[in-house]
Amino acid sequence: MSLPAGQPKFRRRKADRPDEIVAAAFEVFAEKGFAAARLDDIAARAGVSKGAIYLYFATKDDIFQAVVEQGVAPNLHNLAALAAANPQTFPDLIRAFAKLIAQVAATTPLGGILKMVIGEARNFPELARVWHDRLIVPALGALSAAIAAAQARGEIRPGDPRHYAVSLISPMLVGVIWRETFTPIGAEPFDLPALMEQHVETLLRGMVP
Amino acid sequence: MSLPAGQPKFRRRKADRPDEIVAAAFEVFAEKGFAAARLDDIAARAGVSKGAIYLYFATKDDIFQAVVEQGVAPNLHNLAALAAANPQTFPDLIRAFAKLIAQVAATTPLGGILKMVIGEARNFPELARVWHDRLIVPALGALSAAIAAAQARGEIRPGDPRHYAVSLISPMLVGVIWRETFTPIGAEPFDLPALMEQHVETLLRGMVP
DNA sequence: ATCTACTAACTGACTGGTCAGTTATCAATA
DNA sequence: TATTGATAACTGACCAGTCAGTTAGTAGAT
Repeated sequence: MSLPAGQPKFRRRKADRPDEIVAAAFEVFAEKGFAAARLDDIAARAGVSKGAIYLYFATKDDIFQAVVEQGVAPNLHNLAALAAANPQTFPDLIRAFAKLIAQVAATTPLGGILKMVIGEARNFPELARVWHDRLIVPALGALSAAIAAAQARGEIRPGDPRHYAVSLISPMLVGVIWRETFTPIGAEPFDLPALMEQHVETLLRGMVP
Repeated sequence: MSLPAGQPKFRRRKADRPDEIVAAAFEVFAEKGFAAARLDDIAARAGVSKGAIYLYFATKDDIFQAVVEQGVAPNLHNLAALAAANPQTFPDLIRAFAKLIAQVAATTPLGGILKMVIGEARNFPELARVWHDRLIVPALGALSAAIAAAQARGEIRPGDPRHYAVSLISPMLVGVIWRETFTPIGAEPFDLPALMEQHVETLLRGMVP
């Protein structure tokens, strides 16, 4: 019995497999965390057998690494795009920055990856370092530098630029984490763009002399 | 050989064991995450055998639950203390609130527990709900109500009170998460009290009419 | 065009190790 | 000496990683 008669039981698609596996792995890791994620689940979601995964990745750790690193890349691109934008007034620069972050948070799975990095930083310090060195420090550094420059021009009151930068972006991060953590259990969600707009406008009012 | 001769090889201390086990479990969970934490490690750190744990807790899940719930209780106490404080001007209330949070973050292992809740919310929705219902919603609600009242008195500009509340506390949360996630891998730490003070003063400037 | 020989992508049953939870037994206290 | 807190050896389930075998696709011969 059970001769499929027609559909082959698998297709050879060497080129597409890695991305599909990483995509499936992201979902499962984001849902269960690293340790509780089963390779059989990842395989099933990727429409492939567990053995096939090992044709493309050596260990479970390697898959996790690929997931996190692919989560960094597009954000780096966005950051570069912002840096290339023509410099308007400082408040407009900040508004553009906030809008970009809100867009990234809405479009990409940044929240899920952030959650994973937070949760597994002790077990995978190299991954936390990748995120820290390649994404967070550049972003925070660029923002701090812009603030410091505005202070030098007298547009912004004195104060630690790095602290100002954290003040600016924190609600976005908290909002994203909230979405990943508490919204699934029925908590009232936040309107992230609205939250961010009110926050930026209020903080800017407090930052100008 | 190896007759202990003198010290007994264990002592019966029924009353103290549960707290010691919970304390040890907190450390291991905070370090490794729930799934990667081994009961043998928890037992060893509590100075007890694995079997002894099962005299006081039925399952690993129960231990985790005890850890998270014990992390909520002292904060509830702090919150109540603040609510009982005599109401000064709104900015002073906010400053007191910020100072309390900073103190809690410095004194208690709130950061480690927060990390655990974020990481395991999907696997333990009941725990996320405990935190949400018993700690976050009351705290956020009280702060929002204070802001709304100040708005009604004309001391604060219009705007969503809940969003203002998130704006106020977010840098603290981000700072705590930063301390748990990136400081251990060598990232530059934040001076949390200084960050929070600058943030609150700046935001307050932007919130008053 | 059709067949055939070959490659390699893919499968799925299996293994070895790990670890949550159990139990037979011991030893400290009342 | 009866009770019970505590131990340590044990069990069974689970799962990352392996590998012998299967099948899709392909190139070369007819």
